Amino acid sequence: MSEDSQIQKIIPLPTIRRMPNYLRVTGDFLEEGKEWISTTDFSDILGLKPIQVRKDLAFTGLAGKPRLGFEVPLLIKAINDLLGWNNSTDAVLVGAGALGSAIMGFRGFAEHGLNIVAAFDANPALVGKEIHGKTVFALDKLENLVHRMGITMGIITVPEAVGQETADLLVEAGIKGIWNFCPVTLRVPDDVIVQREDLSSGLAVLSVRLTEGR
Amino acid sequence: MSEDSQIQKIIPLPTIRRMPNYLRVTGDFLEEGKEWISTTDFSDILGLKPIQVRKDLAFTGLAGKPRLGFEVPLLIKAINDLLGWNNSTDAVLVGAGALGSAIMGFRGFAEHGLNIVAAFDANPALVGKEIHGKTVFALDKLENLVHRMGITMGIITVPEAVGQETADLLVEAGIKGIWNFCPVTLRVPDDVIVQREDLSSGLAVLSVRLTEGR
DNA sequence: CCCTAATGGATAATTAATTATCGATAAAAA
DNA sequence: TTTTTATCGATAATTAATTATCCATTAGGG
Repeated sequence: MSEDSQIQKIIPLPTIRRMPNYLRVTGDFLEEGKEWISTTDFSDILGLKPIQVRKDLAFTGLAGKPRLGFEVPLLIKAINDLLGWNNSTDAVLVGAGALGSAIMGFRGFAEHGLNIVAAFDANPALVGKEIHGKTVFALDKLENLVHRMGITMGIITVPEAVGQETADLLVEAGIKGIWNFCPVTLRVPDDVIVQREDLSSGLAVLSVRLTEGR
Repeated sequence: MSEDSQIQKIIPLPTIRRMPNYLRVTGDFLEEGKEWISTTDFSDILGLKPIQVRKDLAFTGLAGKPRLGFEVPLLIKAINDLLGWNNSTDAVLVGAGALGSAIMGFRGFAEHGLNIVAAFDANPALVGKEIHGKTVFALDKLENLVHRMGITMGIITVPEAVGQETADLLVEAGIKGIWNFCPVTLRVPDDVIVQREDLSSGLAVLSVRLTEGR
């Protein structure tokens, strides 16, 4: 087996980041009853260069048709497959404050195969409450629930000061992927993946662009 | 004047994105009473390669001292200058829902020179209320307030369906920089800068990394 | 005062990502 | 049926970002 089947190329991170946009636009086309969507459509709507769109979509493995583009339903399935969004992932959220609540209330995640099954918080005043249909539990219930339900993903929305200990708790419980909204660099074992979401970096980019104008 | 003063090199976007991290770590050092901070300190704490840190910090224009690093107070000032975070920027926020509230409540922004002076929402039930000390106004009050206070930055945290019209409203009012948390690609005039924050793209990266394991 | 070792800074090499070029294809028009 | 043209897909060129190498500097130890 040297050069037979398709070589599983590694997908560039920027390409992965753009995929949800392609998915959203294609979904809009589906709702509008359109059957085909082309590179040109994407580049017009998303403000990207056509070449970049074509390169990105090549990673789906789909073949487009000249003058028509791609079949809308097939493309949606292909992108969801590529992102692993066809099979739903269960997750727990730690930190049921303002940001945690906002994330729990974001309807979009359900379409992205993310199912937040429960929230946890150190604040006794929050324990037992329901936020967007999810119950808030005490932290000492976390390990049991994660184990019992075989949950692999954890979302951290706690204050900076307790970010690392929260990560330790999740790792201890068996979590393999952490979506971290806490502005710290977490130390975790090699087999645990951390995706950090950083609002400050976005603000930094905006600030610089506003002052130096690019 | 051909090669006299320092050439104002353009700062790479990834470097700008990392700057808030350097700022945070340096701030911690200041609180701990340390006078110096080195590339090695940063790379240990942030999990970056020393070479990258050195290259990034070079853009501050500061000269480091071998075996000691950089002077903590000077570095903080230099990074804040570079990001334009020493002089505070006033901003308005449109969309006082869950996400908008979370952003208004994030204490960190004040340290980053961002001052959200007021919130606006189309929902009459929210108008007049106070969220984290900020009053929520009706949308028709926006233009007047923005003009009167000379506000240049707008934050969009409205649902997807009304993202574009919200942007139009802000542009009409004279806003020059938009921090957009709404999952749409906004169409704005060339002189208006849009920085889009996209939670889905982060989730996409995490999903792919979890399934293909890099 | 001299030696050692850690670190900064400049330059070069490598890798990753974007952008360009061009021939092939197939729908739509003539 | 033939021609036209928009779009795809492969390959190549360019640009951006990261990583490596090497020398200069200087605090700290002997």
